[in-house]
Amino acid sequence: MELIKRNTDYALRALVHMAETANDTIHPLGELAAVTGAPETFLRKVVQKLDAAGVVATRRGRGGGVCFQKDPDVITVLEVVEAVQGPVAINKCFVSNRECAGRRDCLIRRNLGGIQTDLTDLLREATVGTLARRASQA
Amino acid sequence: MELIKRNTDYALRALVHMAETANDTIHPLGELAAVTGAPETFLRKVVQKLDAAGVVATRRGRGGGVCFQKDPDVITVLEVVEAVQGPVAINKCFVSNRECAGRRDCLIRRNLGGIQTDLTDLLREATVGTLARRASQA
DNA sequence: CTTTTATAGGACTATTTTAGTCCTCTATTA
DNA sequence: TAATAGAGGACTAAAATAGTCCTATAAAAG
Ligand code: FES
Ligand code: FES
Repeated sequence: MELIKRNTDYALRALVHMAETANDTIHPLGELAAVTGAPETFLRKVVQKLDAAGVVATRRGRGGGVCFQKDPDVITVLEVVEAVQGPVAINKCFVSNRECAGRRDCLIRRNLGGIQTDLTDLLREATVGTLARRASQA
Repeated sequence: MELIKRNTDYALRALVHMAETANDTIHPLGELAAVTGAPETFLRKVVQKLDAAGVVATRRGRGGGVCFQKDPDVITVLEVVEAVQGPVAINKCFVSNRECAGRRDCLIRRNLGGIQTDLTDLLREATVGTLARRASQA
């Protein structure tokens, strides 16, 4: 089981790269694809999700590209993961609880739910800004 | 992203059920399948993995079935997850680090590795025994 | 010693998720 | 109005997950 899928990996790489320049710099997808190693068409989908989530803004046309819509210091890793991969859940039931039908006594819901909270808290502690600063040190 | 897949879910349900009786009770697969809601043939595969991991022991033939090989209080949720699903990792690289080739500066490895440790620690804190005791309370 | 009961284990299939491609459309600006 | 850059949907490929099936083997009862 991998917590971070390829699309989130690409997203984090792109965001950290962006955080290493001035926040209002516009980065065309081609540049982000090159630096992240992601196929450009695939990265575009990822960026669209970050856009929909309000993490980045995009501009079309000549001189267009991607820039931050928020300060990288307030963009949490959780936010990025959820934007590109969808919800982080302990099991299917914590995504849509219709799955629980007929199992109201389920031990997962009753006993492991707390782990979900602890996990999301962990992912909320790291921000793109802190990652970028640590990444730029030797 | 779901932390706990169906096979682990079945495993935990079966183990908690087993923990509610004396530790040396032998439970045939049919019984475990009925109580967990898992298809018997599928649950057999899960049990085989728990057996290989030393969590349960199995006996063939008449009167055979599954019983604990360790005290439920020392069986951690992490152990169960790893036995049936395989390793818990932050991304592919933390499963086999051959994936990192050419990306020695990767921000995931450098900055998010700690989250992996924190997550496995969380899963190590809960044991089958504690789950069973909590599950049997109203 | 053979029938019955129960797991072992491998090959196979189906379904879902993840990853990636492609094509047409629209916005921007030189 | 041509060139550039993202939007967005339909499509395909690959991998992981979930489940089935069939033959073999072990244990105990008769
Ligand atoms: S059946 Fe829904 S949490 Fe277990
Ligand atoms: S390339 Fe291996 S941890 Fe990122």
